Amino acid sequence: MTITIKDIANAAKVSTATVSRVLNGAGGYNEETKKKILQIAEELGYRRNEMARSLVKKSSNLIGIIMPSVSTIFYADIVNGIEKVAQKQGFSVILSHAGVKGNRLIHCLKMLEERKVDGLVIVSIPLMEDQIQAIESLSIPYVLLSTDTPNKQIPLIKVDDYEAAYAATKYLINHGHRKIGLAGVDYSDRVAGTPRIEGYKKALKDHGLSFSANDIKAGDYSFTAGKEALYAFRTEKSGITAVFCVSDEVALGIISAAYELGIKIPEDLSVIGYDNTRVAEMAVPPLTAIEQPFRLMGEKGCFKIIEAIQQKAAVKTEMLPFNIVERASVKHWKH
Amino acid sequence: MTITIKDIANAAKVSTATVSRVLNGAGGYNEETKKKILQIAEELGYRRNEMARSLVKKSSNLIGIIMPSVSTIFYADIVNGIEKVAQKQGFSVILSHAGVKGNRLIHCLKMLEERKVDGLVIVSIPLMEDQIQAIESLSIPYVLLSTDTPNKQIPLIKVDDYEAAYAATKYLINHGHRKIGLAGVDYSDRVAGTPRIEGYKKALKDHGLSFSANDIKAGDYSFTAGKEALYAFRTEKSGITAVFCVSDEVALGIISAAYELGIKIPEDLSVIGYDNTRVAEMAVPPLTAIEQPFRLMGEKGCFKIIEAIQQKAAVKTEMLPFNIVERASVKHWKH
DNA sequence: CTGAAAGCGCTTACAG
DNA sequence: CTGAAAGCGCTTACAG
Repeated sequence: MTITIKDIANAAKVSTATVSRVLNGAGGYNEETKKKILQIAEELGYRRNEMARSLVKKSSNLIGIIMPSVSTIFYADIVNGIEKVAQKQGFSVILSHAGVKGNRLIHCLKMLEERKVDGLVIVSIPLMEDQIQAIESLSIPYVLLSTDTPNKQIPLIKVDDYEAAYAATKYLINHGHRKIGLAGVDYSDRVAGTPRIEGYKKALKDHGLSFSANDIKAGDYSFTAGKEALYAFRTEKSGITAVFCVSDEVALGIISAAYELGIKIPEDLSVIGYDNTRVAEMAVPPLTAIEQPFRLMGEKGCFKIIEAIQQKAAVKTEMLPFNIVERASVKHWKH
Repeated sequence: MTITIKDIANAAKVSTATVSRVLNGAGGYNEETKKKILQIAEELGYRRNEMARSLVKKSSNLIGIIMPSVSTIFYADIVNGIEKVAQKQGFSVILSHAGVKGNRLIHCLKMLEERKVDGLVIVSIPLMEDQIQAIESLSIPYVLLSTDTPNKQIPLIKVDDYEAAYAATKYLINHGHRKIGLAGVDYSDRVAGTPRIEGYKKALKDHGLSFSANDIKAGDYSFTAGKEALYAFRTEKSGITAVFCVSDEVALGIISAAYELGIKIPEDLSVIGYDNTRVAEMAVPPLTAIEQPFRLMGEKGCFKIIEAIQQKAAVKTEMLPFNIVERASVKHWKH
């Protein structure tokens, strides 16, 4: 038998309106009745029904997350960040997985619309115009995290991949490297693919180094892609002395293959990773890597959404700073 | 302007009751009206309000997850598994983090009760009797994943830590090791601590090997704990030839420290990990480890909860099988 | 300061 | 096969 404000009203011999008022601290009742009602609520173990409340208030205090179904470690940090600030602000989070490439996005959207979420955060799914339309049609605040879209009006929070790739490459150049590879990148990925390639190329160019297409090894950001990349570099005798890896996992793959091939890191080959996930410090040698602030990304995203909900304002795009965490996988190259 | 069944009813010149019936496929209406209503709903872009529906049906099709606030990688797999089957069964998932040691559990519980979740899955938080009482008081199906409680009536799904530790230790013994360490374990952790210690001891004993308290290095399952453990073994000249690590991260810590100390793995020291997370295959050398089926755990947990909700039956405890994934960190010891 | 009443968007006996 | 009506558990003008 679940107990409602009606039960409290009966016990306190007041109307449900009054009960509602004191339970919500709406003001406009004397201390006596307040005390009585609060005490009875306590005694009866009353718990409010958020569904009923949301129904009349037309606001659910729910924020929806849509993310890919892959268990890459950094999603955990993003989600942690989101839920943490949601909780602090009195919101709850409803989570949905949109398949590996986000192909179930529309399905998730429908569910979240039916659940009447007040806001939406979409993690790491590259969006096309028709999907943007579907999202817009909900008419609620939303933000993209760690991804983007060709439509430049859309609010997003991420690190500038071009800049970060530029910085990583420059870091290697500053360490004396003149022949630098790029490993694990997906050419068709316009969010984490092409911008990083461009940043890499630009850094090379700005420092008077020539670029060779052979120095880029494509892949899917995975450990295996990293291993394959090094084997490829090896058989081609490419002569690279350093490699910019498009993820930490790719970097670990390079390190693993290097071990198999008897290539010493960083003595024979320097490696820089991307993301700075937990595996970076666990590598042997510990991995120098571009750090992305995933947790912060989640926190900011959620914070902005809640702000937008409460102020009925639009969310604004924000580029987050990255950072180079220096460990031991890059060495100064001596000519 | 959000559109409701009333709008559809008006447009179709029928009652909301009829609209509701066809939208729910309840039967008892002719094809004509059905077609008309469905078409109008489509045209108007109708989307049902789950809050209103839940309110009258007294069932939300919502399942709540409570988990610790730490971003250990395997939580992602568990949550993935849960949400996947929830989605398939028409349920949605609301996620809450209960702090590092689950100290905000009661807070989460209250929120989930207000949200009227139909079922509850609690991940990796060791529960005491008073917390169990709080959970029981919701009177909804629940299950614990990858954790347990002193109260043996409580439904849970996990791997048998004692058995797994026994198997890991035995595996090392079968590979010729006679002096085996245990690293990274928390003595005060009755779920992943003491049972693994006991399993380890028992395996030693069953194979006629003596046990020395010095061969156990306490820790918090972390990478750092692993490093410290190996340094301790080293300075004590303990003479171990293999070490059973209480997590993959501890194992990586051992490997990392070994590298610093010039100890070769597996030539000088064999290492076995626990969990078989993604880092296991990325280690150099690739890590042999006890595998826990995290994703399966999430799937089974969610499935059982939904079953319990629908059949109003209690969830039954299930122990999941573990597995030893052999890679290259353990070698046959020659005397 | 307090209550009666309407309403949020649905579902479901009960009649016909 | 279909509709009128009540009700799920709340909140909130509107009166007094």
